[in-house]
Amino acid sequence: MVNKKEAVLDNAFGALSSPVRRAMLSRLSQGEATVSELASAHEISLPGISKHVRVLENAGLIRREKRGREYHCRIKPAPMREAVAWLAQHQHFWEQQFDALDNFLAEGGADD
Amino acid sequence: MVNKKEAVLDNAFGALSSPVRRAMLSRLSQGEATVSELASAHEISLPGISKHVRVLENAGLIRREKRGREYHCRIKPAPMREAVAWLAQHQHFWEQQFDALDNFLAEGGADD
DNA sequence: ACTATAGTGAACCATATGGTTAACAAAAAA
DNA sequence: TTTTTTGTTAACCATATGGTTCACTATAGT
Repeated sequence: MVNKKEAVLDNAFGALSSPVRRAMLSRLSQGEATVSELASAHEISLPGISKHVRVLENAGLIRREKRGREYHCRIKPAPMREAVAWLAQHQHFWEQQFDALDNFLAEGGADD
Repeated sequence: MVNKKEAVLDNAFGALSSPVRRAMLSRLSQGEATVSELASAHEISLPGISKHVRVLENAGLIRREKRGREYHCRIKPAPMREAVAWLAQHQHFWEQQFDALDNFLAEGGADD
């Protein structure tokens, strides 16, 4: 193991980099859903959806549980915690930058 | 434009999904650095490093400025703000899950 | 004027990603 | 029991990603 936490973040941020998967997480943040329910919001074939669900599962962001013939998905928060923690750790510095940007813009600087 | 903010998030999270690029951002959060300085922390060829820097730049996360023969890089916080905002927007729900997980673990549940 | 340094760009390669269709398994419904 | 529904797996394709080497430009140093 070189660094397990790094890999967790790789997978978490990687999973978050797709709008389809972010939409799935948004949906799941409002409660459990089946794969078909997750699919209904997108114009992607079911196997395609299944792959996205698998990515989220492999990233540890969700859990998939077979119940009857349906697969019910729900959020598994632990790795998201890592992602939030990473951002929070750097947010202090970013906020300084935010402040500097705000000041710059307030003084009429170009936005870029 | 289907949804510009979505694309910003795609690129921001995508850039964050690489440990090399996260390390670069960590370094830059402590202050400006040249491409060579960013490279010194990794065993990757300079063209390889250049590509990572370009990814960060295209994601809008950093700015690259030529000064003499060196390229100085510094963090550009705006898109990071979007990423933080997205996570924050969902964090409420995740925190509920965190609490549920904490309770579950406190009751001796298996961690998985 | 020559040489060394910082960094880019192009071409190339291997692997990963994101989608498809087709075939299948298991559970539910008729 | 037959049929429908849910979802998976496998095979395939196109494009993207992450690395390399080689050639090059531009600036700095000698």
